[in-house]
Amino acid sequence: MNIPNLLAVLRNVRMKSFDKGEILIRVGSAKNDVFFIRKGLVRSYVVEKEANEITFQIYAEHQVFTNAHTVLFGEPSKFYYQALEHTKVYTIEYNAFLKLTSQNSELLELNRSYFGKKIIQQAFQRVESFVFLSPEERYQKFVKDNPKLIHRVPDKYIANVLGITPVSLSRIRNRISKKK
Amino acid sequence: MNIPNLLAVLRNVRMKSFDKGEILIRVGSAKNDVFFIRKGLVRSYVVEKEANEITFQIYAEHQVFTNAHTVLFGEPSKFYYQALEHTKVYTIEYNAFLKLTSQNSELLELNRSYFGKKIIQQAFQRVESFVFLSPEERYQKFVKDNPKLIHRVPDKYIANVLGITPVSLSRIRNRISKKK
DNA sequence: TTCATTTATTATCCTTTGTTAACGCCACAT
DNA sequence: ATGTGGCGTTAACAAAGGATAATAAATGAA
Repeated sequence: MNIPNLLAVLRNVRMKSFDKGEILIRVGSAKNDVFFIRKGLVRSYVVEKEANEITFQIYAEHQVFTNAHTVLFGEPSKFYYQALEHTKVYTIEYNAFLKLTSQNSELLELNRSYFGKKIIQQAFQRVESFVFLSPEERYQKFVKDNPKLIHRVPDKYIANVLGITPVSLSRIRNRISKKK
Repeated sequence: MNIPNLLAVLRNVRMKSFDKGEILIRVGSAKNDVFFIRKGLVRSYVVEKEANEITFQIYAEHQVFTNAHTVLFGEPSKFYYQALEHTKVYTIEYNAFLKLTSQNSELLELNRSYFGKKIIQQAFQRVESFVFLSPEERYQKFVKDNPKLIHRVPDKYIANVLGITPVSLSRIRNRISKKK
């Protein structure tokens, strides 16, 4: 990437910090922001009736995430995005990002190959895990794919991500430890 | 879209027909083909040990599908893609499609907004259905979203897509009909 | 049409999960 | 240090799902 283009990108990038528990994106927000996590941990979640939260996904260092409902569907966010630890991000408005990338073939490739594909891949492989694996196998895969996360993320969030209850996750862990 | 560009696209598009049961893409294939279904029905599936098949997804008229493992991950296909009815498709090699779209801003937008987003949307919403819904609710949503498909697709395939067994799907249907 | 094969339903049994609640533990704030 | 609230585990029960097999229904081929 040449220097002028790099600068053009950087002018549009903001660095932000969030304390543990702070909300990055609220339900109803229509901001097209794209985030890259430099440090920390973020979860997306919905609030069901009466303060019952369900975590949809967890994002860690060097991962890209975005307000999916807005960027993908053009709708207000149905999720909250919350920092689980003190978290530092780079953020850029998606349309600014698109504009820049469409003016530059290298960036275009980056956009298409990195940003786009990463998000598709994650979703696609996650669907595969639901169709082909049992909850127990899904947990084993999660541990294998995210060995460091399990010590940083409360189990109840991981259970939600796997599509099961925290109680069931606890039993699965128990079962696995007995098998060895 | 202007005429020269349209012609350039059309030169790369092939029309193909497949009989019921015929395979469009085999496991191991590394073809970057993108398909648009004009008529008919296609399913993707894996073969587990000893001729046990699990259907991953079903595609109907006017839907776009592709050899996801190859186009997204650069790997050989893990799925078979099979016509469930006599099926007519338009097909184009993905790199030819990319080349064309990158030379034309309208097509580029089409590619990004239609092809890419449709696939992301499908996967994303499917993950949501696994995280937030029970198997029974997932089935209800499937019926609502695909009212015509349930009469054309064998239940055993739908069960797989929902991440449950055919026996369980039958019980769910029974339960629902009793509730009314 | 008839026969053979596939598919859907139902039954049985066993395992897993959901729900609710109790208990102990840990982190955190006071 | 001492509560306090939140979290993970465990228990008990009910509901649902998986596996297998038998039967009924539907499909397709001859």
